Amino acid sequence: MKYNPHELEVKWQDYWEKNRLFKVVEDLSKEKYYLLEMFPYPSGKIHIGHVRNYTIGDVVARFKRMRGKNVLHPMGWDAFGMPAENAAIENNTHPARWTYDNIEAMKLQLKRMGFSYDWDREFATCDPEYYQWEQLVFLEMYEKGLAYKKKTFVNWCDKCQTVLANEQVEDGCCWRHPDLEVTVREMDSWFLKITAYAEEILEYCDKLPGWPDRVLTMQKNWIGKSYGAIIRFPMVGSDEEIDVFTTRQDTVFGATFMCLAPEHPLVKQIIRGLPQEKEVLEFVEQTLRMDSVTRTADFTAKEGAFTGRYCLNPVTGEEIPIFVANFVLFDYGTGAIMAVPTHDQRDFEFAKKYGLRLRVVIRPPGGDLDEETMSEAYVDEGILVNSGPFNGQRNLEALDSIAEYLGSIGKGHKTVNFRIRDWGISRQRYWGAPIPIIYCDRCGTVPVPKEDLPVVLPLDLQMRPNGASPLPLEPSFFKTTCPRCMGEARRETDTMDTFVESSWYFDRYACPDYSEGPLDPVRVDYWMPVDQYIGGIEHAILHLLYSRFYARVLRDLGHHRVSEPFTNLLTQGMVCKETEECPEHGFLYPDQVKDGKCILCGTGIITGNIVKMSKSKKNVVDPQGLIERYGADTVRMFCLFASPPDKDLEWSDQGVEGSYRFLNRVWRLVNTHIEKIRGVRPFDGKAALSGRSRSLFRKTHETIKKVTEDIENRFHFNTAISAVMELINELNQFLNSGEEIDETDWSVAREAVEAAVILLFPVVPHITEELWHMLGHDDSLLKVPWPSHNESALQTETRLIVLQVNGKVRSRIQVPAAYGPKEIEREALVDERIRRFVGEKPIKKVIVVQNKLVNVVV
RNA sequence: GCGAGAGUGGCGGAACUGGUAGACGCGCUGGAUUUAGGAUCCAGUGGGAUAUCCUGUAGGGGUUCGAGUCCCCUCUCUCGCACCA
Repeated sequence: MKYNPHELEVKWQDYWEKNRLFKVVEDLSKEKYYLLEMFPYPSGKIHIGHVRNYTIGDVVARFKRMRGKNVLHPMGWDAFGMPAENAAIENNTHPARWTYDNIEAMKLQLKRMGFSYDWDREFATCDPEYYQWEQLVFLEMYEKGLAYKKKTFVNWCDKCQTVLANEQVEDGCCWRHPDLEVTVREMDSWFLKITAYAEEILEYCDKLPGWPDRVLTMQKNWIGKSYGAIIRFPMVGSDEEIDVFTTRQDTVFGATFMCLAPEHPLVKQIIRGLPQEKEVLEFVEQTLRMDSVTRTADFTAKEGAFTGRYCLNPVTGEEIPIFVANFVLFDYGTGAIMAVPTHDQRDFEFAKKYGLRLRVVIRPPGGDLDEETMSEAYVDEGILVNSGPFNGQRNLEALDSIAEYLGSIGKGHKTVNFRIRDWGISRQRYWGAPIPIIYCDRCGTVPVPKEDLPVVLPLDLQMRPNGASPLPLEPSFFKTTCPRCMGEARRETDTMDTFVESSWYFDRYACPDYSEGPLDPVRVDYWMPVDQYIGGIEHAILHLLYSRFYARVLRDLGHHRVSEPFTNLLTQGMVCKETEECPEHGFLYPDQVKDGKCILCGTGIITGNIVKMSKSKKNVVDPQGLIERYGADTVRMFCLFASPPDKDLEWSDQGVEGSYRFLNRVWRLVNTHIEKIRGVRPFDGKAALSGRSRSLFRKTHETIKKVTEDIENRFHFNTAISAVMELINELNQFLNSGEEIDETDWSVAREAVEAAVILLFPVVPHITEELWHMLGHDDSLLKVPWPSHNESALQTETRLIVLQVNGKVRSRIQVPAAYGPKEIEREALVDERIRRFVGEKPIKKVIVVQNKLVNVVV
């Protein structure tokens, strides 16, 4: 019988679905295991990255199930977002229609891959039944001051026509549009107070041993905690004081000027009416107009403008000029710095450019510095000089006492500063969850009463061709009455960042039908936290940081009890492929290349680097086509076999072919011998074996051990698969050698076949179900417990000992397993080849490693 | 610039705590089968000389009886951060 993947895969998918084998309910008698893969945006088609991600997850889910765990393995849709709006405009349809159609299509594809999801828990984040709870939580956060509105400088992406959070800006560009730099706008925006949890989120980074270090490092850097001081500089000619943040209060005696960020609100205030006013304003405007890449680039010179005002250095009492400077970040610290040109390279360059004073306050140990001749700032450790009472101290040791001194004179205090900013969630978009707020001319900002939730996103709107949200132009949506005074009022027309939805969807999977509140405490308590989370590294900061924040918010609002949502995190590598480029037609899809030539013009193509598959480079393979050609099992197997999950996977058509051949080999092996195998029971390990069957028996149990360990401890599916390949190879030799096979041999063979089928099941569930059935079993492999190896099967009568002379392998001998070190050494020294290599040289030392090797040192 | 990770055949990758380097797969070579091709099966496959060795895990040095694995230096690549005061 020929291996027909298509037919048998669909058959088993129907079987699983009809028998509801992936359905899971809470069961206190079993240990729970919550396995989650990052849910997809419903773009309409699964891509190969999804296939890899979800295959890895499916193997673990099926494996854990067979290991007796109660496995929650859900799937749903991250369904709000821009692409739906764009597609709707392009195709003259509606984002909702487009989204739900896409969900249908992708769901079919996921089912065709044979993934073991409990589809009863499915939801889309654009369902009002989902986002109504998000709105409720927003109101609860508003009550606690964790959600607030402020007018501030925000990142604006022109293509998205919306504001972005800091986390969504990469290299100064929108994370969705790497070619378009974001611009700065001053706008009213809603923020979630992630800074209130910065300390806890940071601290817990060290309590997540199941996370990759690099993700934690990235999060730590993003949070950016630093220890320093706030120092107050009194203004000359007014009662105002300017606060600066510094980590280098040891250099305060050397602060000879001050710089403000161009956005700093004090700037406009202090220059009012001065001759410098116009020039400074021009400089500010010019700087703010610059895109952030240019503004913060290395090669951008440090520039500024003198405000005409002075303040007092609080420790020297000296008047120092106040500048506005392009390199000072409004976002960090207080948006103002004390400049110490002698000990900070940026300040040094600035001082040189504008001819400002320098004063050395740290000298190198055993050396000296001269303001006149120094050509760069001295940033290393040293001894304090020109620093009043602190002269002679080591600078780092004086950090605390200088901070205390500042406190004693009322001019500062020690502090901790974070780089992370609050999460801006306002989006000027249509296809998102409405922010449940009403603005009333009399009552101001009024939250929508909880009983009026949800604020439903109206679906009967016409998309606007320019891409802007229709909500602010839609009276039926924004016109409302104020809940307080019942007067005319206007709804908030911004929607929430879609990362809000993805910050708690995993909680909702535990109780998708709960209608009393966002989360059912009982069921969430059973399932959360997620035991294993699997997804792309690209969310190292964005989604994973927001989710850690949101978990704490939900905890403190009393919705659940966990702090960390994901106990273990696996970040899978990208799927890569070489690009193919025609000099005439640019990048080509794989099917536009034939025999190394462009099918459009026949020109020879240029093969490019192996890079992440992307539509823009056209180096993509379509999973649908692969499924049609080879079946889902082959695709699943190749995704796992080509490399370990955390590394990048290089796509290879020949590699796929190899996986397909292997499945065919397994298929043929069972089919060829099915009559004989069905006639015996699997070997029970009781009778004594010898020779070939003993060896096959051992191999079977070695394989069980290896595959179990590889999946359980390391997620190394590639080596697990190769171990089963070895078993299949040995089995093939065993059955096809031409030697006689007796009844016992057949039963050993049957045990080996069944082991291979079971061990392969999580990887290639369809073909193995079929083979299992052919072997005479009625039940699904899903109900078969994972095998454990037989320790006595692993034992050998003899051991291979490697013999070395001076560390080089010279011979190998078999010795009885019972031999101790003395006997092994004796055998080694009489070995003919060893004697030849030792020759007449005196033996200095013999090292015996039990069961492994002997090294003779001469 | 700072931080993290990596560098192993023609290719993807094995080698888990220092102990046979190259498992498994792809590709390639030879053979069998076949009208032919494909598929399948058997044998071989790091390099160099050759019937017994030499050499080999980016390069150099070190520790050790023994190093792909540990330590130091250099190079290359990938990723992250990058005027953070």
